[in-house]
Amino acid sequence: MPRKILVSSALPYANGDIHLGHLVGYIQADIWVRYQRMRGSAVHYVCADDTHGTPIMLRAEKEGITPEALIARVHGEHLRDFTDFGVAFDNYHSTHSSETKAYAEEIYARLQAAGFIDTRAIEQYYDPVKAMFLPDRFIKGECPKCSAADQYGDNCEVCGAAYAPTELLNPYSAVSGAKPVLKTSEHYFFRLSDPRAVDFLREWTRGTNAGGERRLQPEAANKMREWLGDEGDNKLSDWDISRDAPYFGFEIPGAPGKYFYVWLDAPIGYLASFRNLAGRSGAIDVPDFTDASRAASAGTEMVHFIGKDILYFHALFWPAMLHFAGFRTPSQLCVNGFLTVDGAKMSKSRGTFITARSYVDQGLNPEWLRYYFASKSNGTMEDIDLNLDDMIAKVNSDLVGKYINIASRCAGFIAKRFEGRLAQSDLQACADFRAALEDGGIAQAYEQRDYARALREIMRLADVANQYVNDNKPWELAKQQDAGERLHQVCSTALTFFRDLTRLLKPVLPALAAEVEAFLRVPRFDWPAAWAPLPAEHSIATYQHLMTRIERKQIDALLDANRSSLAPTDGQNAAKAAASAHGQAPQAVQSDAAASAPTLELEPTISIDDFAKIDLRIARIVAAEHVEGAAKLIRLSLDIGEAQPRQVFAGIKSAYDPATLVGRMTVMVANLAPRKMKFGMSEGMVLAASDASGAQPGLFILSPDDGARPGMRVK
RNA sequence: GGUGAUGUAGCUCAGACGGUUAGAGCGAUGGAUUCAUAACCCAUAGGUCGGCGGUUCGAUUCCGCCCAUCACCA
Repeated sequence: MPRKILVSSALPYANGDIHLGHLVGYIQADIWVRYQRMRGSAVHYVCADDTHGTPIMLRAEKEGITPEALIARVHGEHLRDFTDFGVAFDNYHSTHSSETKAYAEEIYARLQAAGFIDTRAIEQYYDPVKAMFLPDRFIKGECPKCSAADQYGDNCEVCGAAYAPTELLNPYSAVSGAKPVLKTSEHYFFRLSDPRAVDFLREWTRGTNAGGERRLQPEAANKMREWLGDEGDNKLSDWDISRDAPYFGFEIPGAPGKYFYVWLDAPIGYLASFRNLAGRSGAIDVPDFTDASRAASAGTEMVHFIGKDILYFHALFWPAMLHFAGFRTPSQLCVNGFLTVDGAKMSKSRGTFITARSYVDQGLNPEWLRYYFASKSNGTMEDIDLNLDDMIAKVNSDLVGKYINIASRCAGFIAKRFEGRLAQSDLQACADFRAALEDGGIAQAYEQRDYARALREIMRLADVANQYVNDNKPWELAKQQDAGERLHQVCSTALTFFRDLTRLLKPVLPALAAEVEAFLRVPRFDWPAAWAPLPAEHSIATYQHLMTRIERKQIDALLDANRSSLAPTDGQNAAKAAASAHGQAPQAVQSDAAASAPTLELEPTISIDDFAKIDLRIARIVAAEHVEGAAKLIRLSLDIGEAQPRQVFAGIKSAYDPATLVGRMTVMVANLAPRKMKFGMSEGMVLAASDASGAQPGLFILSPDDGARPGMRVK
């Protein structure tokens, strides 16, 4: 009886690009799904965008669009990225969907009926200007321990201290810059501290599923023991599942102005995506996968692939929610670690914060990355390091040098000497090869998600195949008059080996496997119960090379493309701009200029007091439009934290399209005397750089680094 | 600070429920070869298995402490 498995990958937040760190987990899940399908399992692989919450709401506002428009755009971007990396969901849905809403309401109602919902008043920081409660990450201030400035409301990035937002010194809203006030509001809680929940979770997290496998990897289970405490402890506190309006999400039934917290409906998105898929395909019985008793009798499985950063939500809240609402709980959580690049955290300044899109746009082969990630994945929660030189070496020598080489060195003889037709394979050699294959435990390694072990074994087999070719020397056989038959057999045998290797690699390299299927003119590869060599007289297509090598310069170009910069206008300046943006190396930049430019004619020296007269503020461009009748002007509305945005006319029409300005941050002179212009009052000016001599074209407005907020003083 | 994890050849990683010479791939060096996008094949060199103690006939493998790195502390 084939296994019936609902597989999910973690929902990416609809507030940013997919990067290589995300892809680790998706590629691991996709490999497992493909492997299961080759084994005959019926797998439904779903995902969705996680679309709710304050960050989405504010991001949309910043871009001047609705949250719905934002998430629609990002949904398209995300799906395209995953597709380009061969991550093939059966459905890529959205948590902003009727299915999510229905499940959220149903689960909530059942939890309420079971006595797991509480309400109580809590006091939180509130932004009086934006009229909204502030999540911890949107409150900044000085660290109560070390007094570092501009720290977030949950912990200090300088000294590492953790604290409550109310402990911050001189707090301010990162949204408006206003000083937050404490305000009380009624919140809804999921009673995780209920003894029923604690007992259930203690059992669930350390137990095994119906198939006898652990639900959590040992490292993850350790972590849970840490969180749950020892027998008799009750370290869990109730989970706050409501947020006050304004909030982008679903309103809680019977609680006007209260919304489900984004983390309540995010995992529900797995079920929602699945139900949406079932609605379109028709052949899926949803309750067989979702209802506790139905799932048990149907023998279905539900497997979640997640990153370790969200273990907490998936190993505590999620199974408890499901269990006490009568839903089935996950069969397994497959938790992956973080990605580092060359041994360090991904960094925008080093260019190692690599987006999926840039990787594809730079022309790199996604299957290189799939192979490399797989070769480092061992099914544990450990972090994975993307060592770029190692990736180049591994892909080039394993895939191109060893594996592809087998086809490449034999196909030519088959085409030139035998009109593309195969001979009977050497059955003794095949038997030896298959014995080596079966000893390897490759299937088991895939099953356990120890892809590193699977690939080590497969490469060992590739060595065996190359040795076979080497020992039988087809190039010498080709020169002997009477060895044609043997030549034919040796090359055919090697191609059978190549077929077998490809079949084993297919979960990792699906696109390449498809090309090999076409080259060998064979049906789609499966994980065969019965093995047979490529048949005699079988005709194959002309070989064309299946994979190129990676060159270091391609990787360097990728890093350059991802290096963050102060909006360089062309590729040539990108590296230099990046160096000065983060290294703060004005000397280098100056001496650079001095070498090629005449001395600058500076204005007369001023005192610091003179400078202090100029009140520069961070401004957000909330609107920008062309001015009818004006040759150079754009009308800007600038938010600097005041009640009304300022109207400023800026002479930047030649350099900017108004549409691209909306939402971005810049710097304005806020105390410049207002001036009546032909088109209206201009209440300040924005700053822009240009070449005074006019020799260099272009006009460049300023951008603050991330984190600057409207109204901040520049000095 | 507490908790958990990691630390094995130049690089990336296996492994050892304690037991004779600790492994693989890549890289390096030498040889062989020329079918293959200089790929493949053979061989050689390279490690006080993070440090210090303890248990033991014997520890890199178990225990304790220390150091370094990472994560978590909702």
